[in-house]
Amino acid sequence: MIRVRFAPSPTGMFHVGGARSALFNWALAERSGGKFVLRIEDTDAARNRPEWTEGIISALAWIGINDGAPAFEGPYFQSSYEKQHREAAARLLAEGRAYYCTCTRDEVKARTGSEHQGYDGFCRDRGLSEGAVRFRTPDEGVTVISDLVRGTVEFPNNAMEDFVIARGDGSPLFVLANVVDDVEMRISHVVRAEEHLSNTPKQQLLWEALGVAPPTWAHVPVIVNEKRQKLSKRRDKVALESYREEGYLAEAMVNYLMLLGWGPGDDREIMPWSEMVPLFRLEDVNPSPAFFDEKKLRAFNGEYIRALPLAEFVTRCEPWLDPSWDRETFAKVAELAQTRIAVLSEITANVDFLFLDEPVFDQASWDKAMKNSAVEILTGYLDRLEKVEMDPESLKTALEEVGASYGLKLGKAQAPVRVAVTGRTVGLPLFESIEVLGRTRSMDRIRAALARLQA
RNA sequence: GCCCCCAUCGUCUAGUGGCCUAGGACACCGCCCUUUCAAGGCGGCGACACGGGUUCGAAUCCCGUUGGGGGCACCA
Repeated sequence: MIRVRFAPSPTGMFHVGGARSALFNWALAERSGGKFVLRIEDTDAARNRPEWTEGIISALAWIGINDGAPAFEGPYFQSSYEKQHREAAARLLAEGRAYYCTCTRDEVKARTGSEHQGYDGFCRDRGLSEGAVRFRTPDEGVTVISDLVRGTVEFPNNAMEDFVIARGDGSPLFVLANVVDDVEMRISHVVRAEEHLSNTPKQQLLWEALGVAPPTWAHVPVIVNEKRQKLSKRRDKVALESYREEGYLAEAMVNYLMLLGWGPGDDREIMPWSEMVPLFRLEDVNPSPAFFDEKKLRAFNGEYIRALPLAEFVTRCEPWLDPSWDRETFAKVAELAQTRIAVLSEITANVDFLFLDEPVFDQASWDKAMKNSAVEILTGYLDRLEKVEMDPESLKTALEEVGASYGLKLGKAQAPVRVAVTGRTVGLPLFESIEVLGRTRSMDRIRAALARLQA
């Protein structure tokens, strides 16, 4: 049975790179009928905060990874396995696979002459009984990593120092804790980002020293920014939550993320999760880094929004609508807005004019539309609005006629009316908007615009 | 400095020795549709980093170069 794990440390907002790794693991577990183990690596107390753990769990749930699914197992917390970590260190010590070391960093540096030389093995055979615990690495030969994404990767052992697995106070380090937990949780496949590849030989040595056959490794490419650097919390927009707040649909995010480093093999890109799962294979994951292109994410999101049944679209818009806005009115224009937004948050600017006392005027739009025969058009249309039938066709015909008397096509004539009524030069179809806004309010707005123009 | 990874259009990718005159998607440009903007339709621009091999044949295999990236803590 395939058992994979996702082991984030709760040291900040959950990020898209983590989400992509989680998704690959999740796909593997689901397609094989295996398990996805969530393990929170909370052993760095100084940097952990409980709300980050909550954030991880809710972000995972948002993209479909939640404890309601049969493949889900956990969450486990690394901090509760400290006893096993200590036992493992003791065992390696007892078997001579590890030894105590009391060297300080400065001492090592002084002896080797470089801070990049690594540990020199000074305490290897001193028979100390206290200090940090170092794992004894082989002096020659190579450690061979068999990786599903990268093939065979060889690391010369002489470049690997005797690394520390437990601190002077006995507390375990990441490299030890991580391996012991994976062994304990019977993890069969370790699927994680490429940044961990360099640590892998150390971990494999630890698995072997612990007497267990190492897992199958798979190092998926990192996600990079436009400068081709690994996405960083500090300089890049990486929080999954921020995308969610902007109105990206989880389905679109999942679809897009899966396509970063993997493709279903044919010419399809928009594909629901359920269809991707049976197709997903780690062997097909592209080993080179992928750029997180928000433009393409947006395009995907727009596609997903348009594919939503209208009622569902209305429901999804709810978080971006002011509580005071009339929902029946919104329902009347929702369909018109659906093809016009790429992220849900954009719904606000499309429909706010229907609910506000006066529209939010965009200065650039105003300047652009309110010139030439604007006054004449507004005056003429205001007059027609008094008795015209309030349906889009009649409203349109009326404006066409007004425009024609000034030699203007509808495309030109609608501009000042649109800005007067909606405040902007772009937006929902004008006549449908006027119909929904109503005769009185539309006329009031045109009068207001005229007053403002002539002031 | 040392170790490791990577290399097809601007971007994400298809391609696993002949089907490649290199396919799709995003972006960009043009046209159509049109009440603005979208959406939709049609079309265009645009890539195998470079140099050597191997082979009848290389985007695909090997080597090197160059260029990117990741990792080198008593952090996770």
